[in-house]
Amino acid sequence: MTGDRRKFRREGADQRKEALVRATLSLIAEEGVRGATVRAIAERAEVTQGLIRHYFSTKEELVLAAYTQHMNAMTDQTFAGAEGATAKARLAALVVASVTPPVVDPAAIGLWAGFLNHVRQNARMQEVHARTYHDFRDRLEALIAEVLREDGRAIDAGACRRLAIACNAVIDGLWLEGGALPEAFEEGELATIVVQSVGAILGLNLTDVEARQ
Amino acid sequence: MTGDRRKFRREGADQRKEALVRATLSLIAEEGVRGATVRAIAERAEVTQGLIRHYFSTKEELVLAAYTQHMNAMTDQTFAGAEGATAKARLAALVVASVTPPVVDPAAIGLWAGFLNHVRQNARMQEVHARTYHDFRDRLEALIAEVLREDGRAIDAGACRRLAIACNAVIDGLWLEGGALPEAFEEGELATIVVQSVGAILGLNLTDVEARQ
DNA sequence: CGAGTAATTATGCAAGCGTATAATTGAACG
DNA sequence: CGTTCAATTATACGCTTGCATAATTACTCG
Repeated sequence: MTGDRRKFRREGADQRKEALVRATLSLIAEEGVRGATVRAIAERAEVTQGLIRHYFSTKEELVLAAYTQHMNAMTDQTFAGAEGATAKARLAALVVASVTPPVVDPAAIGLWAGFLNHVRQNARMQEVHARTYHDFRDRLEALIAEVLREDGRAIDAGACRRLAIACNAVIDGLWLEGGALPEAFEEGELATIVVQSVGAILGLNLTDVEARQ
Repeated sequence: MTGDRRKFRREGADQRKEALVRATLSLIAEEGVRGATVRAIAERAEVTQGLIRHYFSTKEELVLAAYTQHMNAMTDQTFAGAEGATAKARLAALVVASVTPPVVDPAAIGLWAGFLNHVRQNARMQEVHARTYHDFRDRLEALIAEVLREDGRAIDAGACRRLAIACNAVIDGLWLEGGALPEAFEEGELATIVVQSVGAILGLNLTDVEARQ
């Protein structure tokens, strides 16, 4: 007589956790952290809300896990395409990949916006952000140093760090714009702009290696 | 025996509305639209929640009013400093103002993030956004056209529009970065970067007129 | 194939949400 | 100085929220 109880399949912890994280991210991208309610997340992951508590002691815990996973995925995705024979070619490829799908993506901007204020007010989220951000910037800085060395230029460590920060800012900024206003740019336009801008900052011409994709 | 009722002062509609809008904006900057609850807004504006209903038929109405006011204020603020003898000087001043306080401001980024998803999902908010965005870009495009004419360059209307979009993107992107990571840049560093980047896009040197402030 | 147990569902609770409406009161006016 | 009325407060309602806990059920293992 209690036959109206919902049927279910047992799954491994990792699979369930990942499904919950995925549902959380897609909801945060649309509605922000506050809009990603426990009930909505459960529905999207096709489980009932009680199960969330079984894997994450609190909503905050789930949000933190989702943020960590997302930030790592973004960094990996960006560096995935950064290949080439010369350092200059690798830098150009990295820079172009940063402003090209799938890295540039309206949903990713929604996530960025949805997380921003939450990160600002939460020490543990800040830690994740700082770690990911510095990791990216350090790798970018190393690549820039290599490019300048390749080009036979003198490299002061402090100056190199400042160049990396500036390039990172331009890349991030254009990434945001590209995702926020996808219709504002023609195919490849953002790539041209970012290559020009980073080239201008570093004082070298990146356009000659760009015709690789 | 009912003496514990809260004392209050009657105020003009405009003043009260503005106070409510200000409270709304500061809360959205911190907590997003969902986090800016009617009760919290009322508390910050030092009134009781019922009064909000008296001036705005719905929370959505208040949020829309706040968004409109904020967007207009941002545009005005940016163009306020764009003065100079030559068009080139005005462009340089505008570009620098865009990445300098008070236009660049962590709270403004919080607002941007807080509003983003809400704008995406609300037609009336989208309309306000489009109007403000195109207004800004049109003024920027006119200024760029003037600069190129001043420089004796041929100006195709379509090309000019694309240049404006690109410059706008760089400006917006750096504006976002400057506000999101205020400690990442030294004094004037963002100004240098944006002047270089916009100069690179337009194919001219803006740095020579920059030493004006 | 039957028992055990971890995964999952179901239900409940206190607090907070936006909105509606009734009750008060500050200030302008004759 | 009493009247009047819009500005303001107070209260309440139905719904949603995050979290807790009890009841079930799908697999595993002997």
